[in-house]
Amino acid sequence: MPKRVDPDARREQVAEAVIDEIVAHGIRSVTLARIAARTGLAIGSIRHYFGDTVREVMRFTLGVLIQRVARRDATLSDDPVARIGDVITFAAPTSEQERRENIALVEYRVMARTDPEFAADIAATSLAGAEVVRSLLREALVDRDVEEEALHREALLLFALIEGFSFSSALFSAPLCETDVRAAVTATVQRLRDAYPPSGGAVEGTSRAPEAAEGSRSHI
Amino acid sequence: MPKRVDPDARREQVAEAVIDEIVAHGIRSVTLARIAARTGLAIGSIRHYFGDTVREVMRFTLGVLIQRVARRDATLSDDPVARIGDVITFAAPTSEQERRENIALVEYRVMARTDPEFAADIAATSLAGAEVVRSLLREALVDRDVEEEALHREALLLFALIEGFSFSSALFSAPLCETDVRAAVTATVQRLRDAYPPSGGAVEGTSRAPEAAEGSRSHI
DNA sequence: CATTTTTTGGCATGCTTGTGCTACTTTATT
DNA sequence: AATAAAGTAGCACAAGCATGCCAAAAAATG
Repeated sequence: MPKRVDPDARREQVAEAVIDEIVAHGIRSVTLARIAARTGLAIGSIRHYFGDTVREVMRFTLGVLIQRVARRDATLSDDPVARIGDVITFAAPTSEQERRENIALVEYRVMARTDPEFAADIAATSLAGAEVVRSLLREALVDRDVEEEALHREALLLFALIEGFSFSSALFSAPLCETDVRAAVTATVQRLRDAYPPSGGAVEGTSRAPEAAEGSRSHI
Repeated sequence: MPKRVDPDARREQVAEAVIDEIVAHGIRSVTLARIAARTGLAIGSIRHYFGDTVREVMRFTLGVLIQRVARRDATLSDDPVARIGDVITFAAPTSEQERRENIALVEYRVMARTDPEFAADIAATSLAGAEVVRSLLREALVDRDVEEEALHREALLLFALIEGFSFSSALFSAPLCETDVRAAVTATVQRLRDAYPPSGGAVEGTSRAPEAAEGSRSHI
């Protein structure tokens, strides 16, 4: 029966099963037995690849999820405003795959609130997300005159909005027409831009004029 | 030891313990033993008031939470715009009590995603919340010319924003300076208002004035 | 073929829970 | 005081899980 197999592929397969199980029955129901049933593998096999404890499996799966989210950061548009629109794919997932991952991540985040072992990773990821939003917003407002503190507050708002969509799309069974969500986010950003005066060519801090598509694409 | 006691008070006391336990260790760790330890009661006693099963306790506690949220609906300001600002107390809780309830409710909502027994109640509550937001927004935009469909989309946005704050305040340990949140929400609403032309009708000059048409105060 | 390594399967134990059932203690009522 | 009711406590059993440990089966390697 047993064949030679790539360990990493096996682990990915298991992680996928864990995500499925979370989506189907919630993170609290992830157990070796259920993972085994879902993958068709035996409990012993799973333990073989991860080291006896279930927590290892959970930890690995969380790593996979975080990695995938981070990878999406690289698939954003070029235009700053459009980039912000793209971020909603974290929230209103376009593919079934992304939907599953969003749900799983939400469950992980809720669990991490009371589970010190995952708290650190989750906190770091959330922080990174907030940074990305702020950095994106900064780019989108580069041709506007806005103080640092105001930008901070606006980023907070935008971040909350995205979190809200993510949360909603994870919890509502129905949900979330993507065009509606995109429309809402872009409208918000547009209004946000309009709320600040254009930085005329000669304002002290930002000497440079609006340049749309340029440079730094890594936000973290 | 045993004294004569009001059953409802006892049940409230138990519900309070359940909320505490959820806040402290997550909803998946709520167990008869832990409730008993937290209340100082014996397991048997708790079972006496709720009928043998733990789910009864959970169900009752959810009822308490929903009821309390609904009650807050009645404590809003008079001015429509200010009312919307008030709604953020669902999200950036001012009192420790409200903070606990928000956390517990978030956990219940996540659990309900995969637990049919609670799904119905939670769905109804969420729907009611969305209705409240829409109704509040309609009042806030009563002097503006906005079509029904646009209002629907704006309500979606506002709702997501509130959800995002609620979620964030539940999950971040730190969290959420209330004035910042309030500023963000009111700014959003203000910009939202400015995005629509005044309705040619009667009302004028009050685009920023806090006085209110005191209308219906019951939103559900 | 013999041996080593990888992969798989499983047993046994200890722990936590839920829950049916029973018995004991205190209070109220007549 | 007698009796019923309400409240408290706990036992016992079954089920589910994590996990330490070990052994069989299947490749790979020499």
